[in-house]
Amino acid sequence: MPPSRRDLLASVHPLAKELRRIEDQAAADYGVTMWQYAILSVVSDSPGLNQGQVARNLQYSANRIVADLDELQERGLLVREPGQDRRANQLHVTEAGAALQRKVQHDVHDREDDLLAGLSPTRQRQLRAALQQLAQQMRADS
Amino acid sequence: MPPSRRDLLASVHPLAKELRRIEDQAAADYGVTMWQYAILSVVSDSPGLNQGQVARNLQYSANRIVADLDELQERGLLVREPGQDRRANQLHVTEAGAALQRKVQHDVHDREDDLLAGLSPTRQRQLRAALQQLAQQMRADS
DNA sequence: TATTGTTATACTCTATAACTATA
DNA sequence: TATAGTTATAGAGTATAACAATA
Repeated sequence: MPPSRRDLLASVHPLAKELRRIEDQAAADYGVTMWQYAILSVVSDSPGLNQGQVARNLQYSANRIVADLDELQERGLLVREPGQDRRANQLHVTEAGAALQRKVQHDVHDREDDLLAGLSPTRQRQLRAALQQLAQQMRADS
Repeated sequence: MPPSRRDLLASVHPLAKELRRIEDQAAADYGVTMWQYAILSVVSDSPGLNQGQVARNLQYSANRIVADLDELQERGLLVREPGQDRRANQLHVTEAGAALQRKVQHDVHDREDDLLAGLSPTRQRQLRAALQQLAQQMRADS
């Protein structure tokens, strides 16, 4: 009898939950939510995206992003700018927004390093590479 | 400048979401919820556990498991049996419950194989091993 | 007619606390 | 006093659909 194979979700679920806890806490330490931090990260990487594009990139929803953007804009961390297509808002982070994003990300990466410390550097690279390939593949499928 | 490192959650979140969708659908095809299927899996592997132990094992919550167990028991898939400690219920799956669990799991594994098909067998093994090690480590930490 | 952003609504999930019965 | 199970409730998170403005 083969050793009973366990569902992948049985190991991915705890990891996702812990990573989410890490991001929740790191973001909260700087006064934003995890999703607001995620929005700042995507818009920092790709300035000029519109709201729908950011929502899809994050697998977030187009209606919930509205209130997050309202708050980020109100706090001067991000701006909505009109483009040629006057329906769509081009999003850009401010200097303050970029600085906050970098601080949160630094904390997140430190805590991720602690979490993965039990794996050899090689194993860590393999894990990150496999996860990124799968994520990219799923983005292409959808 | 190093290539901007992305948060682990950015690749784990889509994977967790897709795996959850797979389990939701596979379980629904057999008339149970994802959590009910997960409960059947744990109790099949470790008969005699009590409710709190199963909840902790799944990172589920001790109150929500009650209604799930009610329904599983009502449908003859699982039984609560009194033990020496008359507060605690010893859980056991019935033959029907074990059969249903195996069918759902078979479907889940087939769909997981499709999802991972883009990785070489070696990469798949590395990924599974790393994820299991991390999950085990997080269980030990908590 | 389709798309972007927005708003409203309902539904699910989750966390918390209290209660009982046993220990 | 502490623990297992149960129940109730409130809050957060989520999905869905409708609407106005623009293309």
